[in-house]
Amino acid sequence: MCQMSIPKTYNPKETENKWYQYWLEKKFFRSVPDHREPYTIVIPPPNVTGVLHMGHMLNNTIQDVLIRRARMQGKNACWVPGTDHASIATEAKVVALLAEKGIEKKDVSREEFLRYAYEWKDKYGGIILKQLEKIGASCDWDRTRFTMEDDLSAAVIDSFIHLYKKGWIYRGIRMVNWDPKGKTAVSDEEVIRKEVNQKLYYIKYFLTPDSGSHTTDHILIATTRPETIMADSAICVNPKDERYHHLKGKRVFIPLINKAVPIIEDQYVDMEFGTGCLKVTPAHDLNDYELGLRHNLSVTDILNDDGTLNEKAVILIGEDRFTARKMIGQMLEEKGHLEKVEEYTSQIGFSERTDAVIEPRLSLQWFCKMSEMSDPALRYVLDGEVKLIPDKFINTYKHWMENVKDWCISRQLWWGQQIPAWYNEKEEWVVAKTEAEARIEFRLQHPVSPSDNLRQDEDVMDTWFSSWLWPISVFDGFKDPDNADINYYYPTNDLVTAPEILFFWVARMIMAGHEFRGEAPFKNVYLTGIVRDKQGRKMSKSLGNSPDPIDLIDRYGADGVRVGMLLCSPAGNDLMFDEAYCEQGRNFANKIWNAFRLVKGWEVDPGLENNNEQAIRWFDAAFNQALLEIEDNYKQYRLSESLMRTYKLVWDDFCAWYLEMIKPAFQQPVDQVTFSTTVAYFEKILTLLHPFMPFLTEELWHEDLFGERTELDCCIVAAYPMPQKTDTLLVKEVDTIKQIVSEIRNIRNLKQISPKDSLTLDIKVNSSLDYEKYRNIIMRLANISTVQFTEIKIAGAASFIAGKDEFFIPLANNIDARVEQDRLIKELDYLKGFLSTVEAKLSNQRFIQNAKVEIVDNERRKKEDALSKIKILEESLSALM
RNA sequence: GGGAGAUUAGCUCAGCUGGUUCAGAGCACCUGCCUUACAAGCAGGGGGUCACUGGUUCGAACCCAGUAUCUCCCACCA
Repeated sequence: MCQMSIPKTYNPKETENKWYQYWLEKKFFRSVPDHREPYTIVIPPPNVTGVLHMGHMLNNTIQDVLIRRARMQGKNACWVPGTDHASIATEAKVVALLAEKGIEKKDVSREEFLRYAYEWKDKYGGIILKQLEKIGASCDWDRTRFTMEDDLSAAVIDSFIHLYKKGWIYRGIRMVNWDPKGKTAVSDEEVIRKEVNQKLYYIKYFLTPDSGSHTTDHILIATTRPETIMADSAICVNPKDERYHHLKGKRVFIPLINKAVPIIEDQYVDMEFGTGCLKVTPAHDLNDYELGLRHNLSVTDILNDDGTLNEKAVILIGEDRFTARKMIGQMLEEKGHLEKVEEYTSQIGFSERTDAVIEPRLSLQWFCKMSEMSDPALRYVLDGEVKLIPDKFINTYKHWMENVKDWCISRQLWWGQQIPAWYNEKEEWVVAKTEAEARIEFRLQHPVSPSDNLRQDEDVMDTWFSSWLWPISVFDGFKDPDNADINYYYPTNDLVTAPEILFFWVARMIMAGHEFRGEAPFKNVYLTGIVRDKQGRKMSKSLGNSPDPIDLIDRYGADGVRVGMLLCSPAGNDLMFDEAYCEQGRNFANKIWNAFRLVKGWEVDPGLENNNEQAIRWFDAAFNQALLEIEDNYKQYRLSESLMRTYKLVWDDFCAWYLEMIKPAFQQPVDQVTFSTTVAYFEKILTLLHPFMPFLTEELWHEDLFGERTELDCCIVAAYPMPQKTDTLLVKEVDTIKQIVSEIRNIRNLKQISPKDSLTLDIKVNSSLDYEKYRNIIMRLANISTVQFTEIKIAGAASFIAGKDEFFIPLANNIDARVEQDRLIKELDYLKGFLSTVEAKLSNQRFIQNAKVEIVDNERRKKEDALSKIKILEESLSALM
C-alpha cells in the first residue's frame, strides 16, 4: 500500500525550515496598503541583545495565531517586527564586555563607546528575530525597525522638542531613583520593590554640652542606614510626643564626626515606630528631603554616583555604601553609640535592569509632565475605545493614570537618543534639534550670551521615550505624518503584551498616540499571563527554571510547542508551563499526520455507491457547530479554548467518529463521493488548524491527495472557513447514536467480548428517531452483524436505554441475571430520586408562579421522560425476574 | 497600608443572564487491547462537601455579607 511509504510519525524538522523559506520567497508575510481591510499588529520590540525566552514564545505565538487567521480571512495582515535598543540593559552589557577587555567606560570617548555598542548590536542584534522565525512568526520582515535607527531617533528628538515647546518637558533638580550600578537615574516604574531582611540599628546621639539636660544625655534613633548618619541635618520628633518635649530646640552630635545638628519637630514622624525619633537625611531619602524643605535644613550628599562615600562623609571616604554600613556599625559599637541591633524586614527598591539597590538621590534631570497626557489616555480605556483584555486590568490602569507622577526621562548613559539641549559656557541652555538651530535659539532667547561654544546635553533619553512612539514611528508617522502606510495601518488592531509593561509602555503609547495622532494606537490590548514553572515560580534566567524555547522546538516541533504553549494559556491568567503540554501538542500533530496517512491510502472505486450519506451530513454539521464555538472564543480572545475546541473537533469528531464511520474495510476501495467529501473536509480542517500549526498544515496542504496546487496556492493564504447554518438536530441524533455505540462497547468490555467478534442488536423503538438511517454506522462502529427492530423485550440479552429507546444485545449464555438486575435497580433508583426532585419542584406553587414558563415546561418534560424511562426499566426488571 | 483578582477532579482550567440529567473539558490515573492510520495509539472506566460560614431566592458553583488561604498591582514609614 502506498501509505507504507509515508513515515508513521510526523517529522517537523524536515518541514519547518522548508516552508518558512517558501513563505518568505513567495512574500506571503509582506503587506502593503491596498483596497482590503487592514489587520495590523506591531510587535512589542524585544531587547535588541535579547534571546528568546518563554515569555516571547507565548507572546509571539499569540500574535502569529491572530495575524495568520486574519490573513486567511482575507484581511491585509501586517505584523511589524523590530527591536528595542534597551538603553540601560544594552549599555550594561557593553560595559561588561569592555571590562573583559580591561577597558573602563570612563577611559573611552562617547564615540568609541558607541562604536563598541554598535559592534555588539550588529553581532547579537539579529538573534532574537532569527529565533522568531523558528517559531513560525509571519512578520513582514521588510518592515523590521530598530528604535535607535535614524528615522526613529529623529522621531524621538522631534517629539521631545514638541513636548518641550508645549511646556510638558522641563528640567529640574528632583529626588530621583538613582541606579549606582548603571550610574543613571531611572523612572519610578523601573524600580522594583522587594522585601528584604535588614538590620535596624539603634544609635545614641549625645546632646551637645550647651543642651545639657538633667534627665538624659542622649537620644536614641533607629535606622536601617547607619552609613548615612554623616549626612544627617537634624533629628526629628513628633510635636505630640511627650517623651521628647524637653528636648525641643536642643542639639545633638552626630556620632563619629561630632557634628551638631538640631532637634526639630514634625507631624510626619510616627511615634509608634522605632524610638519615635527620626534622623533627617535630606540628601538620601525622599521624605527627609521634603522634611528638609519644610524646615530649611541643609543638604549634604555624601555619596558618589557609584554608591561610594565621598569626601563630605568625612570618614570612610571611597568605601561602598554597604561596606560602609557594616563598618559604621562596628565603629558605633566601639565608641559606645550602638544601643542594639534588631532584625527587620522592609521593602527596598531595586533597579529593574541592573538589580542594584536604588539610591534616592537629588539631581538635575529632565522630566515629562504626565497630568495633561494621562487624562485623555485614561478616557480611551474607560470609554472602551481601547479595550483591555482581560478587563480586570482597567482598574489598575485607572488607578495608575490617576496617580501618575512626572516621568524622569533623562538617563546618564550614552546608548540612546541624546537629549537635544545645548549649553553655553554660562550653563544657559536651549532646546533644539541641531547645534545650528540651537545657536539661532540662543540668539533669540539669550541675545547677550555667548553662543559659539555650545555643548550638547550628555544624557540620553529613557528607552521608553522611544518605544512609546513605536506604533507611529514604525510607519514613519513622524517623518512623514500623512504617508500611505500610517494612514492605512494606524490605528493598529491588536497589541499583545505582558501586563508587567502596562504602564511602562501601553499607557504611554496611548498618551503618545493621542498627542501625536489624535487617536489611540490600537483597539485591543491582549495582556498575556506570566509564564511560570510547575511550582508557580516565574520563569527567569537567575532561577534557571526556564526551558529554552528553541530546544523545545527541536524536541517537539514548532507546531507542538505552539500548541503546548496555548493549551496552558487560559485567557487572562498566568500559565503554569509544563513540557507535558508540548508533548500533547506533538501528539496532536502526529494524530493529524496519521489521519492523513489513512485517507491517503484509500483507493477509489468509481463504480461504488455512496452509503455514507448520513455520516457525511453529520460531520458537516459537527464542523459548523465547532466553528461557531471556535469563532466565539476567538472573539473573546480565548485562544486556548479556541484551540481546545479545534483539538476536539479533529481528534474526536473527525478521527474517532467520522473517519471510523466511513473507513472502508481493510484493502477495500471507497466510493468517489465519500472520498472527495472527506478530502474536502480534511482540507477545511487544515485551514482551521493553520493559525495554530502552520508548518504541519502547510506540509499536508501540498500533498497530492488534495490535488494540484499552483505556486501560490498555500495553506497560509487559504480561505478561512465561514460558519454556515448548522443542523443541530442531526448533531443531537448522532450524539444518541454515539451513546449507543459506547454502550455496546462497554458491554463488550464488561463481558470481555473481543471487538473482533460481531454481535447482533435488537432495537425497541419508542421514539421518532429513524434508526434506519444509522444502521450502517452502528453496525460498523460497534461491530454489529445485524440490526433488527423489535416490538418486545428480548430475554437473555444485555440491554440499555438511549433516549426513550431500548436496545438488546442477545448474549446466549453470557448473561448473569443478577448482575443485570443490579444494574437496572441502580439506574431505577437514580431515576426515581431524580423524579422526586422534579416532582417536588412542580408541586411547589411558588416555583410554578415565579419561574419562567420555559423552565416550568422543561421540568414537566423532565418528569415525563423520567416516568417513561422508569416504566421501561420496571418492565425490563420484571422480565428478568 | 490601599486596591484588584482568585479558590470547582491528582494537575491546568471552562462553567456566559441563578433554572436542561449541571457539576464539565484536557491531561494524568485505572482496566482491557500491538484491532494493518496512529502505542505519540484504540476502547472502556473511576474520580468533586464547587475554600468555609451565614444570607437572599421557589431554586445558588453562580447573587450578597463575613472568614480563611493564595496571587498580583500600587504606596515614602525611618
